[in-house]
This record gives sequence, C-alpha cells and structure tokens, in this order.
Amino acid sequence: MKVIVCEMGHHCCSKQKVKRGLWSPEEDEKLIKHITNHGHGCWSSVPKLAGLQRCGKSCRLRWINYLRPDLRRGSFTEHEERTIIDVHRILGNRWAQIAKHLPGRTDNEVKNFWNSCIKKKLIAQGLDPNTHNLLSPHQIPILNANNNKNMDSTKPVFAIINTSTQTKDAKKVPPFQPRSDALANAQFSSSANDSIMSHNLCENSLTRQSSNLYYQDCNIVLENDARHQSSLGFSSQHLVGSANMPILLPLSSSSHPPDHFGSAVQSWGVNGGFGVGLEPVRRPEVYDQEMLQPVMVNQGVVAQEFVNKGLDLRGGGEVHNQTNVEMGSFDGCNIDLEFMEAALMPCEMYSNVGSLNQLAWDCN
DNA sequence: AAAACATACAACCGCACCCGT
DNA sequence: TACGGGTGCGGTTGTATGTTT
Repeated sequence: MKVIVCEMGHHCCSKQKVKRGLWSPEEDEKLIKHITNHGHGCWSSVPKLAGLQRCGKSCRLRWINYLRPDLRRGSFTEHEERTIIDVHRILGNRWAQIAKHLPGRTDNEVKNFWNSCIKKKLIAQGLDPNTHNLLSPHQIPILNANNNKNMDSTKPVFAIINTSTQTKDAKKVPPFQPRSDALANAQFSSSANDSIMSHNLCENSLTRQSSNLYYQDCNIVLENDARHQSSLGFSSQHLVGSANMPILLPLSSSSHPPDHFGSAVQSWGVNGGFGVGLEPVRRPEVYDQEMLQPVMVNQGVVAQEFVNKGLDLRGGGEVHNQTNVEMGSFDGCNIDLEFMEAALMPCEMYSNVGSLNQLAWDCN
C-alpha cells in the first residue's frame, strides 16, 4: 500500500503533514476509539485528539463512509437497487438524498453502486441513466455496438424517447431535469382534482405519468416525424405523450419489422397501451382519472390542440378507434420488462419510498 | 505465468452553504 | 455586511482485485 504524505490539502490540515490514501487498521482503531469515547465534535480537532496524522475532513469521511457502526455492509439488494433507480429518476445525482432512503447506506456507496452497476444496467436496457428515458436514436448505434455480444437479433430492442424529442430539433430540447421545486409543492391524493393539480405541478417529475407507457415502432415514429409537427399535429403519440412523457419504442426487430406495427402505429393511444406488458402495473384509478382529464394532465401544446379542435379526449375520436394491437407481439423479447416497469413505475408501488410527498419533504 | 485490461470501491478534491463573529 | 471556519455534497481519481488474453 502506498501512503502519500503531503503538506497540501485543506486549510484544516495545512499546518501539519497529513497522511493520505488508504487507512490502516491502526488508524481505524484510533478513530473508532476516539469517537466512541468522545464523539467527533469538531472534525478539525479530531485528528489531534485521536492521535492521527490525518486531516479532519479525511477522518470525517472515513467515519461516515466506513467506520460508522450503523453502516450496512455488503452488496445491494434488488429492493435497494430499485429504490435507488426510482429516487434517482426524481432527484437526479443527489446521492445524499438518495442515500437517506437506504438505511445504513452512504451517499458514496450509492454513488459508486450507481456508477459501477446500475448505470450499465440501464444502458443495457436502452435507458439513458441520466434521464431514465429511452436512449435517443442517435445513441443506439453506440449502444448496439457495445452490446452486440448480448443481443439477440431476433428480438426487439427498446429505447425510451421523450415525446418532446420527437422533433427535428431534438437536440435543442432540454433533457429531463428533476424538479425538486415542483415536487416540494406536489400533492398526491386519490381525487381527480388533486391528480390534475399534481400533474400540473410535477410536469417533469415522472410520477404517475411514468406509468403511461406506450410502445410504438421507432421506425414509423421517425418516418412520421414531420407529421407529428404538422399543423394538424395530432396522432396517438400526441395524445399519449405530453411534452415530457416517455414512450417506449421497439427500436428494431427482425421478427417485428416496421410493417408489423404499421397498422398499429396509431393504435397505441390512450386505450391502446401495450396491454399485456403494462396494464398490470397501472392503477385503475389513475388510469381513469387521466382518461377523464388528459388535457389537464398533459399540459403540452398538443393537448391544447385537442381542446382547440373540440375533440373529445375521453372517447378518443380517431385515436380511440384504433386499438387493434397485437398484444402477443413481444413475447419472448429479450428486454427485462419487469425491470423497465420498475424503473418507470411510481415509486410508491414498489419501493420503500412511501410517497413523493416523502421525497418532496426530503428535498427541503 | 504474466501482462493487459476491467471493475469495484475507498478516498480525495473543490465548491457551496451555513453559521458565528 | 463581510469574513472565515466547519461541514456536506457531488465529481473525480487512485488503488486493490478480478478477469481476460
């Protein structure tokens, strides 16, 4: 083990030589003994009192991340992993906040686990770890190149795209950013009115919206890009996707060529969700509420277009009429649907995060 | 067997915020 | 109000260990 001794560092340790690098068992023992007997008090004074040639900051870090008795060591459980993913989707890289939802885990541990494990899993699933949306099409070649070993070309590949990126100026669309300010104000209840309010407040927070997933053929989406921006401007996508709602797309599949979905491309509308795969994860009351008030829920321009055109968003007009989806089309695909559902489900459905109120509270 | 490479994780660094003076 | 010390946080680096070639 190489121990570096230097005179550089923080103001708290600039007056004396301090060790850097890995801690020895003897140093650990000294620190534990001191804090057990006296508490840490002012961290800058700990090294001197404990007889350590370390800076206070280093002592604090060692204690918090490694020596604390209430730390939970060992690998992360699946439940913890899901919690991390879910909270990260809402809070972003706020590791300390995320760690608060995992008793015995430190921010550093969560961060390392994210960077070394979860990140790769999400990418392997076609998810952008930063946004939790499906990777944009221009990222897919990279993804495929990196994952060819694990790819089964006979199965569809999915990616999430944000509906707001389905434009020619996709790159200009700002990426998903956690909205802690909105979360802080968000209220969630079972009433329809509250639901509407919540969605308005949490426009981007991937809460209930995240359960509104619709699968479409990526090729067709891209080919129809212009149509999506037309003045007529509405398709099933516009209805199902608010400006920020993620949509699941099968990117490519030899067993499911574009034609296979061609007849269904407009069928993935409000009622045409990928029934087999997604219906189980939806809460009926939420579904109904959103069906009643999609315009309010989806605050995008497109929804307003529906209002302007006097369309009945409950019944669905042309959108609602096209629900002939072959539900068995994705049998045997290699995507981990459960994982994706978990990653996109409202947190209270599977994690120990009681509610977004809790998260909002923690944000403050 | 050894070198090269990959991975996990501990630790460091710089910055921002809080609070007391 | 300005300043400085203490602390917390997120990004980054360094190192031990495992795996592959």
